[in-house]
Amino acid sequence: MSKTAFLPDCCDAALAETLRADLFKALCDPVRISIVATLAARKHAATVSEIAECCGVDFSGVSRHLKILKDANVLTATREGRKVLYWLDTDMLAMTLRAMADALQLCRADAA
Amino acid sequence: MSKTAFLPDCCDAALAETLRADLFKALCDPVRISIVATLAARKHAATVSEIAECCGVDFSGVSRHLKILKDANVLTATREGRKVLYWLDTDMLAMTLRAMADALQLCRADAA
DNA sequence: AGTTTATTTGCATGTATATGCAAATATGAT
DNA sequence: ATCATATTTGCATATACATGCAAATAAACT
Repeated sequence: MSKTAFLPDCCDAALAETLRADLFKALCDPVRISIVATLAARKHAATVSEIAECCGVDFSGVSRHLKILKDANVLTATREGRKVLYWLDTDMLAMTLRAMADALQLCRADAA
Repeated sequence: MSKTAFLPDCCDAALAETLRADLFKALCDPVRISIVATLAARKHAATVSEIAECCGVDFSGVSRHLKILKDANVLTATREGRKVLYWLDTDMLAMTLRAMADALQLCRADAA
């Protein structure tokens, strides 16, 4: 069903969609990886200041990194008083990574 | 065992190592994602020129992208006559992505 | 040796990104 | 209203990156 001549590029086109460059872009910075790792190791959400302690960067920079991760749907945020709480959507991210792995191998299985 | 006070940062430190920013960096460019998708959809290796057809970039640029992917261990290459063949180590990449997913969720399970 | 084909590399350029500091905004407390 | 705390944003700067073109290298063929 998948090896038809009518859909020669369907697999790599779909794969290119699954392998979202924008997600990788959000995760390609060492400080942002630190942030993700820090949040993954916490059960509860953390404030910008708390997160900033974990990476040797000014909190203004951390705030910007958090926005990038939030825009990539890696993190979620809510304001609580004057603090803003960020947390990692661990299952979502894990699922996305596994979906990429699956898509890669599925695509190879279909390869002509 | 994992919730000891003696190893407060062990989980996120290990996680930060598993979530290799350099791999994400290699995959954060849309042209490189096209290349990976193109190679994933092929059973056999491809030359630089063949790969260059799939992305609207000069082949010199493609050559550079291929080097970046090779340096990140996403691709492997061998010279064959005057051509250079590149291929995707699909299982390796899929395994790496799944290891990241596992590490994320394991880390949360350990979270204090 | 010279010619053709395939890939890589040097160079110049434009664009994007990370960073720190200071100023601005937002909320809460006195 | 004023002040203190928490976060975001504007600005300037330095660095990294992608790109195209042309030149250089590598290998096969005549």
